Amino acid sequence: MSPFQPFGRLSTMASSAERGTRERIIAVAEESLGDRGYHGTRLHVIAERVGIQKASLFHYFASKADLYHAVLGEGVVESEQAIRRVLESKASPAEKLRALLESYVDMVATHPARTKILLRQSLGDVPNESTAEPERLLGLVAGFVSDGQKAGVFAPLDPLALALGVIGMVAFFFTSTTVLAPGWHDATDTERIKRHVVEMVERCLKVGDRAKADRPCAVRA
Amino acid sequence: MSPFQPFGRLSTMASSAERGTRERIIAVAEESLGDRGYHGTRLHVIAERVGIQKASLFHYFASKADLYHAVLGEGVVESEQAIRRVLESKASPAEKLRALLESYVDMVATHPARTKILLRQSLGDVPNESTAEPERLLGLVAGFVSDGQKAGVFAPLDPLALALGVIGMVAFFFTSTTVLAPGWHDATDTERIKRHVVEMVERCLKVGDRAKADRPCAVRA
DNA sequence: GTCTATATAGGGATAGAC
DNA sequence: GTCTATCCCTATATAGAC
Repeated sequence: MSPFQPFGRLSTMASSAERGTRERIIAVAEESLGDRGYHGTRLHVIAERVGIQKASLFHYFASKADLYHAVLGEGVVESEQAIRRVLESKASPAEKLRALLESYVDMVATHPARTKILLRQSLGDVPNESTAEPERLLGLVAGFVSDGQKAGVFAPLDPLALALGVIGMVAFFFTSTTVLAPGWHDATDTERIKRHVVEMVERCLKVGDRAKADRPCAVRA
Repeated sequence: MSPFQPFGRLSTMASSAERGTRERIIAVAEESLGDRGYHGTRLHVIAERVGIQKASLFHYFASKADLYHAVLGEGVVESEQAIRRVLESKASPAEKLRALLESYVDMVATHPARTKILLRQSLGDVPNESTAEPERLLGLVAGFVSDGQKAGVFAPLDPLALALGVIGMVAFFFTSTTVLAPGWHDATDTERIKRHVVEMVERCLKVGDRAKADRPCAVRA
């Protein structure tokens, strides 16, 4: 669940209380980092919400930046797992495409804070000058699209630009409606958004101008 | 150029130095607000870059938040002008669509900082709880798409979702490549991005499956 | 492992001379 | 209109008792 914790974790684990507290801190921090950004996040607020004193945070994390990176870790790992699960399945390219999109929308819907952090990260909102690593996941997806195009299943269109665009589109869409178009969607509208995104991308890649009919069950995340 | 300045501006204008300084402050602030966000922006840095003392900023702006809003103003006004210019032209819907997209991409390309601020705004990165006003401009564009759909020129697709998606896609695209895919585009690649975006949206609205051939010169921003 | 108390620094904002 | 100097608050981080 938390692959980014130090190796010594298992051996030095003290009480179950410690583990729980650490994870609650991360959860609360994720929320705040998404809503307020790194610079806008106040440690004393996190402590307050967790129900501990501010000083106690420093027992679990060496610094604010340390806590930030702990939060980042989880999201990346889980996303990569979801992507690989789809790509390594035995579905058709069109099915995989659909599954990737739905899985991504699901992720955004279930982890809005994580999505906001991604957006903020792309804006350079990171501790100091710790450059956000060039995304490996991006290449994974772009490669899949590229392969499909070579095979003639997808229409030509810059794969990297498409992938980036979709990420931005969905992320902005979710986060912005709260502010720019309040009431447009609520928690139950995820399926609607999913359909919208799938429809858009399929039109862009001209999927199913003949193949759309035979679409069985897609891989789920 | 700066429609948000107080009315008394013309009569109280003292020296040309004052005007120049105020505008330079705004320009520098826009840069910083884009790069570091509201909370990450440091007034002393702005002052330093402008070449004045921090205290002098307060001669022009009552507070940091005040400065922030001054920066916001310009962008909104200019964008609205650009949109109206296109929509009120005598072009075909397909041409207007293309012009809107190109004009938007141009805006993002020429004002990257402004775009970042928009993204940050959608994330709620604003002074305190000054809610970002529900975008009027959004309705303008969505209405245009909707009209085109009723007229049968554009394929059915939620107009508001499309508009939001495009905004997010382009914005994220520009700002993120710097971080996530460095070297993917440079300043001269704007045309390439423009073509990409236009192509995507046209496929989504199924423009030009027959009309794409007769496309004269589009309205420029 | 959690607390209280405090160190240290930095940032927004003001006072008042020039 | 710009400066120097400073106030005041808040935020991160540390010290050390329990």
